[in-house]
Amino acid sequence: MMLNLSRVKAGSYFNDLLFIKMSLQQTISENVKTAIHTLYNANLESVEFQATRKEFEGDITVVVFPMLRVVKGNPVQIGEAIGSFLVENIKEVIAYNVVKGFLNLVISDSYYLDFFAAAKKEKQFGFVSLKEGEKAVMVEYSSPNTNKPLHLGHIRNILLGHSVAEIIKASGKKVYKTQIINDRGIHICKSMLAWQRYGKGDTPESTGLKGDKFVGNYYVKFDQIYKEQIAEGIAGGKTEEEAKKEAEILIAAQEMLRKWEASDDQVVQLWEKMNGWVYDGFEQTYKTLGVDFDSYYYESNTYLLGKDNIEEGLSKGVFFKKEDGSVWCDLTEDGLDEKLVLRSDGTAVYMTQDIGTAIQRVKDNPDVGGMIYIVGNEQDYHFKVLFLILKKLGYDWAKNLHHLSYGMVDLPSGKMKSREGTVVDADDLVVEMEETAGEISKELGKLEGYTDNERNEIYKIIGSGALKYFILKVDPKKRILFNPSESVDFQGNTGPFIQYTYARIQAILRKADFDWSKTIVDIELHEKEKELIKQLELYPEVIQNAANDLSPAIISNYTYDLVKSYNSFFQNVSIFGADSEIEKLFRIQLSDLVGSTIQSAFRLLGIKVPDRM
RNA sequence: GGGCUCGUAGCUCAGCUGGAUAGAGCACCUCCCUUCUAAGGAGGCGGUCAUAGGUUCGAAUCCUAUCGGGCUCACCA
Repeated sequence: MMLNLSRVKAGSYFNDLLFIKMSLQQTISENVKTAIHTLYNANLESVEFQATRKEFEGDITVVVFPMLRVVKGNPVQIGEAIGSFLVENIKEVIAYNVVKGFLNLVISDSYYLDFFAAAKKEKQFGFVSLKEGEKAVMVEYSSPNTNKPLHLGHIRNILLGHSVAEIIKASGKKVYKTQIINDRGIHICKSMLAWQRYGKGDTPESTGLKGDKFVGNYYVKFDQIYKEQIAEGIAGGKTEEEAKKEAEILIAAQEMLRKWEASDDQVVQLWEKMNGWVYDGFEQTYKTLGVDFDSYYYESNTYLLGKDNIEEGLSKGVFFKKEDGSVWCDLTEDGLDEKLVLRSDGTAVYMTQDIGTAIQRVKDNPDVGGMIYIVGNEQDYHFKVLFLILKKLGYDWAKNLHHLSYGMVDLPSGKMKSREGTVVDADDLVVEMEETAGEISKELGKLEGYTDNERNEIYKIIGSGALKYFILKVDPKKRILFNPSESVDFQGNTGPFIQYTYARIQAILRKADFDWSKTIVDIELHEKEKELIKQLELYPEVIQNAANDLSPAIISNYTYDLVKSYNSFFQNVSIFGADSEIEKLFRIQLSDLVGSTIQSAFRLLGIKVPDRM
């Protein structure tokens, strides 16, 4: 991995750890410049670093090639000259070697021990505490329709949103988690109508069904009847188009929508009742997934909000009105089309309410300086336009809007479609994962002496860990192919693999009675120990990178690398069989910090870790 | 057709702000539990980084074109 200094903006985050690391790199950098100046009488603007590859001796590598622009000569000779200069002038640099144009520097053990001692003292190693005066970020995620249950695609959205929110918090910003609930429109009326006609007064309680599942069934029921009526219509001599338009049940649903918009008491009551069932169901799923929200916005409340903003935009000249009364935004100068923002009959479209909702959210939370929308990539264009319009309307926070556009979760058979029943249900999948975790655990038989409750709790942690990691380890913008017959692995680059390492570390810590606060100095580091500290050293910048890129996958891959290093250490180095008490203590402390870093990283992913498994 | 996006080992993915011989896991093949948890470790097999050009001392990474997959271009949300 590149140790790229240019990403680290001065003042963006500061603590002792980075100070130690930065100061070493800075020292090396300055000394390289001095060396070039005194030896070759040339001025170097910047020094390029990278981590030394494992097959070579050394820890930090200075790349000589870019210097050839300023200094003419053989890169190996230049590298040698700089290398010996650095060894002479910097106490942390104890040796060097040059391979082609790469100057590999060996850094002293005491540098790494210093770093370890500093990291150990941190309250939350790698995190940056909330910065004064910094604007808050609002993260919108989940945002479901209230007519169908949540499926695997929603799981990706929910996990991404929750994780991105946690990562941004860890990077030092205040975060508000919110969602917009699509609770109005013809699709809602469809399930209402089907329940009214065919529900026979059943309720989630009377049937024992989860509320969102219960309501979802009536959405499916509507579609069935609708299709039957279309078939009848065609049989009766209508064209397909006529049959679709004139189906009785669709007309009834449209009538219901009109009544809802006219605030008809009965319809509104029915709507409230059924939406309540759905919300209860969603809350259960959120709870099993371990996510939450600070606020909820309902389209039924916000769909009128944008209209005032349209007026305002008209007066500012951002929008224009056509003869039929419809209002548009001309984006042709930005390489896009004209975009409708208000219908000719004066009603709101999707864009209208998103404009209104965004503005309302900043009114509700004046410290918000930017927003992140977690929404599938099918809406790329919509958000491009939305952000552009908000900028044109002159809101200063509009420059800090991001669309975390993630890929679809597809099945081998293709897209998941609710109405065709080809969806992987969120709740079912979680249960299935927990059962698999239980089966594997029972086979291995490691949970003797635990009560059933305790075991089930661990199965839940492992099962949901496997699922969450499976989803989050993939770059958000890539689509995920989920094969239900192969399901999710529990070995290799998986959540349980990482949880297992954590549990192993806890076993060691349980066994050891040790002094956490003692600072270890003057020991010779084992190769595997040094490797682990170097890995730990990366954690703070990994968090910042993940926050900048809105990518939990960066955290996932980092954690996997850390755990691989630890397992290699664990298998090759004896902890309790160390040659001296001080080395033993160091190895236990090191294990402890690795364990807490795993826990910390997994918390950013929304995954729990078990003490035993 | 225009726009956006993806294409890396048999499969699932890292690496992409240009740097050394392109890395993991799964699968397949060898070894390692009388020692701290074998959901583990050590090693082997496996690659024209979609293709063709270009920029560069240096390209999986940047640029252009082509091919292939996905999404999108509604007075739907």
